[in-house]
Amino acid sequence: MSKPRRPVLADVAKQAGVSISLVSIVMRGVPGASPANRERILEVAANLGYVPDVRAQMLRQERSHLLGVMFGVQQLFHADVVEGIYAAAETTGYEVVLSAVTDARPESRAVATLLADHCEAVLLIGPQSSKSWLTDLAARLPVVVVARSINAPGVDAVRTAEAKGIGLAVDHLVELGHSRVIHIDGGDAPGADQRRRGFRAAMQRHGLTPVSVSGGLADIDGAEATSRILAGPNLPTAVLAYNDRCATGVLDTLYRAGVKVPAQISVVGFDDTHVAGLSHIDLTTVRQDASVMARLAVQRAVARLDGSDEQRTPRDSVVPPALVVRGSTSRAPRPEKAWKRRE
Amino acid sequence: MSKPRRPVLADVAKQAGVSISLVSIVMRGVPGASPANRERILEVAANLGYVPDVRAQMLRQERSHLLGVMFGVQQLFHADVVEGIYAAAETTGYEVVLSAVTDARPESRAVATLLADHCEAVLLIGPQSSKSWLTDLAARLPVVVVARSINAPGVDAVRTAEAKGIGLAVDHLVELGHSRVIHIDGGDAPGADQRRRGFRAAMQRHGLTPVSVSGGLADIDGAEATSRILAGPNLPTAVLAYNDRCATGVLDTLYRAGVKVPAQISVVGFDDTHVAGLSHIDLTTVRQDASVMARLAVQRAVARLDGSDEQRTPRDSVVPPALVVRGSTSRAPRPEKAWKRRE
DNA sequence: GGTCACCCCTAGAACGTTCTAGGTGATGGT
DNA sequence: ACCATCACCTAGAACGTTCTAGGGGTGACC
Repeated sequence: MSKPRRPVLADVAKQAGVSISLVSIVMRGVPGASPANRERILEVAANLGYVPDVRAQMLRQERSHLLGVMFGVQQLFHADVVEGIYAAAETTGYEVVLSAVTDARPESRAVATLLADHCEAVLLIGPQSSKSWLTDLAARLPVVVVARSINAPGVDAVRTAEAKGIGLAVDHLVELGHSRVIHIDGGDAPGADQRRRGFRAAMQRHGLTPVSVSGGLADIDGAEATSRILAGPNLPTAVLAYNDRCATGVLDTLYRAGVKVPAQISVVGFDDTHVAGLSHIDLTTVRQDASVMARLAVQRAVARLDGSDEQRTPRDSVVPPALVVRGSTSRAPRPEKAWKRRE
Repeated sequence: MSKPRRPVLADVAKQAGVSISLVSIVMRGVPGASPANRERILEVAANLGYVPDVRAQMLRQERSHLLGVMFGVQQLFHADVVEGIYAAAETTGYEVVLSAVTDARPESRAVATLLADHCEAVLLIGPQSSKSWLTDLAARLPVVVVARSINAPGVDAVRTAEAKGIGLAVDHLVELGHSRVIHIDGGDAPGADQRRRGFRAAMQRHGLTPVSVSGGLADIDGAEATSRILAGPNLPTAVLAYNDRCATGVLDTLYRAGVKVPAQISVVGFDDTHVAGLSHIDLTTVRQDASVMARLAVQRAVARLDGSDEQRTPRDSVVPPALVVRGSTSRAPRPEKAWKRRE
């Protein structure tokens, strides 16, 4: 017995006693077939279990109606965005193709497969690639960068107002009476520079001295930075971490050093990922709205593809962040109660 | 100016002054071209930036060499497996296609797109679908289920020895002097039944009474179960949660109730996801080896596809788990020190 | 009765590849 | 001189779809 091939247009046409072209017309739902034939063909197709072959469709059509999405498979925030992208693409007539970045699979590789799949535009979530590389890519097809601010010709960006987010956090801390606030930055991670600058500006606005130390996006970075802070001369009453994951490293190190959070030191994260909401961690953090960002990113890509060429200037969509106050921040301790190094 | 089309075989052929067929031969690396021509064609192709069009290749060939992977985009453990699958597929000549399951995108939908993409086999990570649905799917193409035990005709499975894992955890606790151990189960989540049974067996092996309460796979499930436990008459000295995420809910509720972990109650998770390793959580847990499972799953799929038809019986690959001891477990408290409800 | 418009339908050429079925010469054995 | 064999090459038919160009009909209007 030979394996039962999937039915094709020709099979439907033969069984319905019409031409392939007519079946194609009916399947695409375009005008040009009589109601009687339309109904019969549809019935035969359903009977045979016909489903069009996307490969052949794409080969013939110039358009693929595919939106490529690059994301970090281990990044919780990316997962939120991906979920939003699927939802947003639903109504646009575009299909979503995923390509993951892992330790062993660099961004260039992930994007290469998206290009090979004939995606018409790519959405890159938190890309680390160089500006020039992104510029080159944007010369080939519409590129929307999500969760990273970028000023590259032809590249659209959808990002959180990082500086404003940090500002909210600083305002919150100042309101609670904190004045010695340290920012653990994200090195050259996406948005790190914006947050660093936002921190400086916000502190100066309050007449306070901004102190930053170098950190990173992993928990270990937060832990190491915290160790350095605790060993240093200037003990803060509050710490602003680059992101939630970094903040968990901070919390951990403080916890092990016997520092009470938030009684002695308040801690603030960034992203409002799932981990921040775990009540065991209970982190005050700056929320990035993944679903809104996803929707905007899809809109941008679709506008580029469907719209006229007038939209040639890259657009920068900024989504307002929100402060989510949880249990890791409280009033600044009075000086005598603040944490002191053991003699 | 018209947009510069990507080069095709015909372009290379024309520029090299040979036939399309010969270029195809050279590009595929099959014998049948003179060294001189081979070199020249390769050079022209590289010059033009020719890359073969996968759509056309697939249309022509009966094989697609595509492996479909369904995964939960929010599941950290799935991310580990996906990473492993990419790595394992690298050497097999198969390409990986991802399809995510989200709240708004059910498994049936995710698999449907994989089928539409002409995947030759699908790897399903922690599927919740019914056995009969999976059986039907397996009639169409090779199906490998990862991280769920399943006994369905034609469906391969790669899973952790759940019962053994739970056994390791129970042994560990008994060794530490615990005797009142409660298992918060996973309801009908993948593997939950195995773990429940494994728990019962292990406890009985030690001559102890197994007590289970119903839980689930989210943190909220762990939290609710813990509240019920704390309100009930039989206070345990140790809690075994269905998975790490559930365990974080347990930890949180205990923490809020003022119960010291591990001094008064020890807690054990399952999976060894990233969150367990966060030193702020520091959870003793049963490790599932994602990369080994991924490798086995890819091997099974490829064996089905490349191998002869003799391999018709479904195979069940069981991966040994390992106990990862961290800070959430310690010696059982002496009775007078155990946690007592306030009057 | 011509011709114009319209509706319904079909033949056949694309799309970019793979692959079968040859077609050259050149070499070598008889 | 003839046939094999070989190494190299090419024409052209697939694959399953879309889409252009056009082929009847039928009815309406001059």
